[in-house]
Amino acid sequence: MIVDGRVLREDFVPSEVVHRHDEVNLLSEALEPLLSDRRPDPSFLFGPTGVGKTCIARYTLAQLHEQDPDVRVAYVNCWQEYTRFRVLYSLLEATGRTTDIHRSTAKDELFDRLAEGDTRPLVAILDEVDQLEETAALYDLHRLPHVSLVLIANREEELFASFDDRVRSRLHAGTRVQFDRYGTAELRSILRERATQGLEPDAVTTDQLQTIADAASGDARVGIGILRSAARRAERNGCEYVTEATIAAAIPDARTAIRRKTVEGLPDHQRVLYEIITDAGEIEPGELYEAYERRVAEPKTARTLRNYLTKMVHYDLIESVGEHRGRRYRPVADGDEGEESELPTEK
DNA sequence: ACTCCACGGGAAACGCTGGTCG
DNA sequence: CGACCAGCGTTTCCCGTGGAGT
Repeated sequence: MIVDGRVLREDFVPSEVVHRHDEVNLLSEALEPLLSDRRPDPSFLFGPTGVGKTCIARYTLAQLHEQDPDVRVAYVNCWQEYTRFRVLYSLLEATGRTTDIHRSTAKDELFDRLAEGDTRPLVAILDEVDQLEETAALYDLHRLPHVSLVLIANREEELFASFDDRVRSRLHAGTRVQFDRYGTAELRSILRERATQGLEPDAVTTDQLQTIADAASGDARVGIGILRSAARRAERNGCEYVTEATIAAAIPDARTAIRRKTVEGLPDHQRVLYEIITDAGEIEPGELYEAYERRVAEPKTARTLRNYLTKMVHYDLIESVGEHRGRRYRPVADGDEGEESELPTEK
C-alpha cells in the first residue's frame, strides 16, 4: 500500500513543484547573483503555515546547488534554534566544521570561525525567523560577506517589528515573496502528486483526496498529514486501498498529532500544568498555581510557572484570554472547522 | 482613590559541562 | 588527579506596571 513513506513526510522536498512556479522563479531570480559570485540581497518568504514556504526554499536552493556546487545551503529552524549561539552553530554544522565545539565554546569563537576559513558562498535559510529571540544574530550573519539570507516568516509587519533598528535598516532591502493559501483544487493535485509517488496506484481516489483537501482548508502540511495517517491506518488494517472510514479517522488524528507530540516532549512540570489546564477546561491563574502545588512534590515558584505558561502559549498548546486580573488559561481550541484562525498572536 | 492581583523584565543565584592549571 | 574556572541555561527574587473590583 505504502510504497515510499518518505514522500508522505511533510518535510519531503519534491523533485518537481506544483502550483508554485511564480514563487520559485521570483526566489531564484533573487538568488541569481550567487551564480556570478556576487551576494544577493536577503530574500523573504511570507505566508501562513502549510503553503509551501519551506518546501519552495529548499527546492529552489537545491536546484541552485546543483547548478553551482560551490554554493552551500544551511537550513535552520528558529523554533528550535532560537539563540544566536545555536544559529551560528547550525551554520557551522552545515559547513561541516563543528568537530571541537561544545556548549562552553564562546559565541565569538563561532562567529570568527564562520568569518574566516571557507568563504565559499553559504545560503542560510532561516525558517520561522520570527521566533528568533536574538535578532542580533541576523546582524552578525549580514556582516559576513559570503553569507546570504533567506528568511521565512508568517507576516512581514510582525517580523520587522521584532527586529531592532540596526537589523531592520540592514535588511530592509530585499526580495519579498508572498505565499497565499492553496485552493482546495490546488491542494488536491498536490496530494495526488504525493499519492502517486508514495502509494500503490489506485490506493486513493480523487474524491477522497478532495475530502482530505477540504478538511485541511488550504494547509498542505495538514493535508499531507491526513493522507499519511489514512494510508498507515489502511495498511495496518490489511487494506489494499484507503477507505472513507480511514480518512474519517485520520482527520482529527492529523490535527492533534503535532500537539500531542509536543506535549509528550514537555518537561514534567510543564506537562502537569498542561494537564491541569486541559482537565479544568478553563482556569484562572491563582487556582492553577494551587492545583499545581497540590499535585507536585517540589513545586517551582509562581514566577517560574509564569515563564512556563508564556512558553506554552508560544507553542500554541494553551491560550490565555483576558488581561491582568481575570485572565484565564485554557487549552487551545481545536479549530474544528476551517474558521479563520488567523489571530496572529498579538503582543 | 485604593487595594488586589497577575504579568513580565531584569539581576542574581544555582547547577551543569567541559577545560585548564598546578 | 583534583581544584578551580568559563560559559550557558534555568530558576528565583525583586519589582514596576496596569487593569479590575470595591
